[in-house]
Amino acid sequence: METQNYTIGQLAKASGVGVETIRFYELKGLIKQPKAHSGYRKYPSDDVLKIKFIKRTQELGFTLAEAKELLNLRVSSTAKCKDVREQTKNKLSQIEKKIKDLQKMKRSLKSLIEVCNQEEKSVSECPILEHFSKDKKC
Amino acid sequence: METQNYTIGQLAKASGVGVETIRFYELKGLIKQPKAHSGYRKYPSDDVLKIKFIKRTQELGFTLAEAKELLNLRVSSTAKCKDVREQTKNKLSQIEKKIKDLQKMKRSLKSLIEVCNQEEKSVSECPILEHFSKDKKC
DNA sequence: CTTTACTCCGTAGTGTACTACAGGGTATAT
DNA sequence: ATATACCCTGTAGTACACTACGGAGTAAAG
Repeated sequence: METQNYTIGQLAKASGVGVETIRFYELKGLIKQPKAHSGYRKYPSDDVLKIKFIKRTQELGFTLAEAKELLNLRVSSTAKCKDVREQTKNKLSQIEKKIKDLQKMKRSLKSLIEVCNQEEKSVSECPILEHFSKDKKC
Repeated sequence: METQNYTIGQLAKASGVGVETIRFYELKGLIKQPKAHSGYRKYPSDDVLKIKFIKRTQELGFTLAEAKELLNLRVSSTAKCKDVREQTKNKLSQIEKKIKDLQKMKRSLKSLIEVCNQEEKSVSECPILEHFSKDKKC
């Protein structure tokens, strides 16, 4: 709840990005422009979390546009609860698909390690593919 | 085990990408160039799985370079078991981090839906951030 | 009060991952 | 035999997400 106590440089440092990145996010509408009387930008400390969140969502294969959507998921005076619920459910199923794929990949890699531990000889051409292809039904 | 029965166009169609994408992957070393006597490329059916795998890894926030690494994880005559095990463990921890982040996000969205169901009034500014910030220790 | 470090805006350049030609050759269907 | 649909190489252009730079103003430390 602290108000406007970060300069752009401080925010950049605190959230692990460059100042240009922050201006870029501002341009793209991911964080809003808090111009103080001086003409310098001033940011609330919450924006550190916001930027870190954006970085995480990117690592999970979401685009900046999707990160923006995620950050905007909330019930406000203007947004109707029903709509938010719909959007949120959509995002939720995207996330669940990603989790499933990652878990599939995880199982493949684990069994690769196991095979590797047991015998000192060569295994198949491409173990990951093998395991992935086992469940085309999904 | 079928041998070289796809033309580039057929492979593209079967795996849901354009022919240019396949040539691009070839250039980047993700799939190898199987030039037949005719001068035309001929692909084994396994490459359909390979390309679909690449697409999936991209959606999970991996780069093409990382997709290549994943596809190359195998025990071969040249690659030592120990090295493969090391690399695989690295990838595994990357994957596990992604799963954790996604699960955190999932919980946030689920509680957003719940709040939404209970009361018809506005909730906090940014619910996702709230939940993410609750566990800075991780 | 000056120096140094920071800020501003705008534009240009980079890397990744395609995507779209141009100009040619080839396979197959009628 | 010829039309059409496919293939080839190479180069250029696009979208996204930064990253760097130029030229100028401002704030804070010594």
